[in-house]
Amino acid sequence: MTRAVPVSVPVSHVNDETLSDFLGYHMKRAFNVIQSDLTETLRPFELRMLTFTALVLIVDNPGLSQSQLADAMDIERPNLVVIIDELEQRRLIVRDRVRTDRRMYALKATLAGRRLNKKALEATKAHEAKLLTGLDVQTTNNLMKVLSNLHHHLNNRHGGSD
Amino acid sequence: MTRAVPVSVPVSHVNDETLSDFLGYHMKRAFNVIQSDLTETLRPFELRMLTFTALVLIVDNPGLSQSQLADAMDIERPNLVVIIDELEQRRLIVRDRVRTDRRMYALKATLAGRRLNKKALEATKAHEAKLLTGLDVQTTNNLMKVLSNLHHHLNNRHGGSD
DNA sequence: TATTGTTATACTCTATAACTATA
DNA sequence: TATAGTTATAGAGTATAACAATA
Repeated sequence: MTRAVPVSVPVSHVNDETLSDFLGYHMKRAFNVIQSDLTETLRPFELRMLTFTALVLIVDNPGLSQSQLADAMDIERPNLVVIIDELEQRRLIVRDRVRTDRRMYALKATLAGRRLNKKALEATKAHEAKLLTGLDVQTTNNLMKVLSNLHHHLNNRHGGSD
Repeated sequence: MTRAVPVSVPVSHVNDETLSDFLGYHMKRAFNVIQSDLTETLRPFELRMLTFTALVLIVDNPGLSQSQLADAMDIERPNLVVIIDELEQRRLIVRDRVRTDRRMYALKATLAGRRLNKKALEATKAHEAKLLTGLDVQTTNNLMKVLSNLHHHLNNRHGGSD
C-alpha cells in the first residue's frame, strides 16, 4: 500500500493544467480518497457508503418510499432494491405496506437500525474530522456549501431541461 | 428520462440534514450529475471520462509512463492497461519503448490523438460552461480551488500515514 | 394509462494477486 | 530484490428494458 516514490523517468511532474478547468477531474480525485476512506470506516459496521446513506435517510425520514429514497440518493430504483433487501434482511429496517396506496412501501428503521445508525454516524464524523484536520475551517464550510449549491443547480438543470 | 414529479406520499421533502456534514454524500451527488453529463458530451467522440482523462494527460505530458499516468489518475495500474489498449488500438496514442529502461513505455499522442483531444476538449469546456451558467463566478473558482486543495490534502494524508 | 417495486442483464469502474521481463 | 507492465478475476456501482400489482 506504500505509494512508490518516482524514480528517474521521462516526466518528473505530471502537468494537469489542461484538466484544471474540469470539475469532474478534481471531484473524482477527491471523491476517490474520501470514499475509500469512508469504506474502511464503515467496514466494522458491515455497511458500505450506499447502505449507510440509505439507512441514515430512512432513520431521518420514517415512512418514505423506495422511489423517494432512490431519488434522494440519485440512483435508479432498480439499484436500490438490493440495498433495501440487505438492510431488511439484517433487520435494520422494515418494509411496511402503505394502506392508502398498496403499490408503495413505507420504509422504517428498527431499533437495531437506529442503534447501528448512531454508532456508524459517530465513527464517520470522527473519522472525517480527522481527515480534514489541518484544513482551515472556512475552506471546509465553503466546500460543503458550494457542493450542496452545485448539486441543486445541476439537478435542476438536469431534471428540467432534459 | 423525465424525472417524475412526486405525487402524494408519506414524506413530502426528504430531510438530509444528518448527512449534511458529510463530504462523501454531497460530492457523490454532484459528481453523479457531472459525470453522467460528461459521459453524454464525450459519447460522440467515443470517449469515456477515463479514456478522455488519459488522453488529455498524455497529450500534455508526452513520454510519461503508465505508472505515472495511473498515479495521476488515481487508479490502479492494472486498470489502466485496458484504457491504454483502447487508445492505442484507435491509433490515438503509441507505446514507445524507453531505451534506457526497457521495462517502461513512453506514452505519446499521435496526430489523430491530438486532434481528437482538441475537439473533445472544446466540446467539454463548452458543455461545462453551459452547465455552470447561473452560478456566480466566485463560487465556480472557489470550487475548483477547494477541490484541488482537498485532493492534495487528502492524498498526502492517505499516502503518508498508510 | 401511469406508477411502485421488481427481475434480469449488461456495462463500467475498482481492487487484488500473481505472472513476465527487465533492472 | 524491486519495478513496469500485464493477466485474470471478483466485486461494486450504474443504467435500461420489461414485468406484475396497484392506482
